[in-house]
Amino acid sequence: MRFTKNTKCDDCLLKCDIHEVLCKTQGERAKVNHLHAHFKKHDIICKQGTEVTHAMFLVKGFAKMFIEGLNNKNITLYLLKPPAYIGLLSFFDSPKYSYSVAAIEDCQVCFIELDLVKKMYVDNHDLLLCLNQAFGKSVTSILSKIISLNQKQIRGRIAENLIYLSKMYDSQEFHLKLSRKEIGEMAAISEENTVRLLSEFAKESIIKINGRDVEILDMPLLKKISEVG
Amino acid sequence: MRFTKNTKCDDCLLKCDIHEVLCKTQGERAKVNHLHAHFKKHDIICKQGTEVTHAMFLVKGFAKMFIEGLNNKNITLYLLKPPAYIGLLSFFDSPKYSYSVAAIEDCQVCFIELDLVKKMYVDNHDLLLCLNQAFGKSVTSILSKIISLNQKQIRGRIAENLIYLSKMYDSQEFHLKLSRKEIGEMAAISEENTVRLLSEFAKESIIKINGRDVEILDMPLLKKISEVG
DNA sequence: ATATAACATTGATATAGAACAACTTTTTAT
DNA sequence: ATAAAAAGTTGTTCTATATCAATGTTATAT
Repeated sequence: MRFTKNTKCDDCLLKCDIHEVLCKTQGERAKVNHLHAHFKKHDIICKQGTEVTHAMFLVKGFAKMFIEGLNNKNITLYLLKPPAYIGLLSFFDSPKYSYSVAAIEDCQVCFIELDLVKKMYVDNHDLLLCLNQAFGKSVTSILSKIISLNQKQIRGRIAENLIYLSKMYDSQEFHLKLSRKEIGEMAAISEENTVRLLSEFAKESIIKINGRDVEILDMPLLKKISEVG
Repeated sequence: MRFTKNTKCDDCLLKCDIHEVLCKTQGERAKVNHLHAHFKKHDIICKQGTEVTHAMFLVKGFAKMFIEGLNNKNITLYLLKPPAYIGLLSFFDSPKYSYSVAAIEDCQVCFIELDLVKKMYVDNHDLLLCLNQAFGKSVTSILSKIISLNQKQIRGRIAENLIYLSKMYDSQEFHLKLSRKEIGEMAAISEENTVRLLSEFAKESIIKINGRDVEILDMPLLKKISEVG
């Protein structure tokens, strides 16, 4: 990770909720410089167990949000793409992150002092409500993930995650930014079975797969598989 | 479920954060009557998929928070005992509950108009922060549950839940308010294996079990089992 | 250009835990 | 008091999936 520059919001690629509030409520004072950091592929953006010191906002690149389990086995809960709050779930509760976020390609992240954010939402609940809403959505998605992980079998789980990826990339054709092992971690499946299932789906002409390039050929069937289990 | 009475906060068994805020910010106006409802054992307090219309506060009794999965299989995420917000996780996000809460013994619940709460936290973020903090704690506990369900085996999961129950009841000896099946749902284990494991633990003198009365005899060992898997 | 490491693939094996079945005990209702 | 339903128990079978092992392929670094 390398801190690249202090950036004025005006110059930033992406305007976040926080920027908007800063403008409204603080006028000229809004022109604070925020720290921007650049993360390379595979870099850890925030680490389970470490202190929460900043609010972070994903400005560019894809990242994965995962929990580190036993025996170095991780479970990825969801992917993040801009605009997204990073570390939102640990924002209000604890001084420590209860999960980790890692870059799956080069990422740019805006760091905002936690104290500043806290001051801000004292003056402005629209912001707080915004954060809360994003928070709530995360939770809803996690709950449905729990069911999926526990009650669907691996075929259904892989199908589900392929659909998820397709939605993320907003296309039937996409390049996996993730290794087979990482795909497996999204569905809590071993690397080997992940490979097997992807080939299986390809053989059945449900998807076309070439290295990390995927094309979904039969979305309705994929949906059916994901629903049945 | 039966609505028993409109209750003045002054008369209520338990003063919640909301009451406190009402007093501080609204003085006499605080003496709103809140609807109190009485739920019997096994009654659903809030139901996954239905609309969120009130903030609810558990005043008396134990309840379980669970998600309804496929084939009528539920997973219980945690138990609730007073004082506790019910339905907190769906509070900010969605109009619909993304999980259910059911009484595991007779419960008394205070219903507060959602609009009133919303008005309140516009005037008072201490309240909002309070809610957020409780929210955050839930999430942290859920994340660790995901790991447990996926990466520990049933022996470890049952051990973990026995420890959890002991903490809930704040004693090494307690009466399960839950059936074997329901205990199983806390750990995502079949009813049969739940029975088997409990007997096994009893045979090994880790616990003493008589019907639904449990005594933990060897807590250190139980902890070890829960950590190993 | 070559070595080394990371990633991907395929087959064989082992096992944790669900599902089934049959039966007993306890609780609830009439 | 009796029937019916719910809850608890135990043994057996079956299968989904991890794990192991061996090998191929693609990147990365020197």
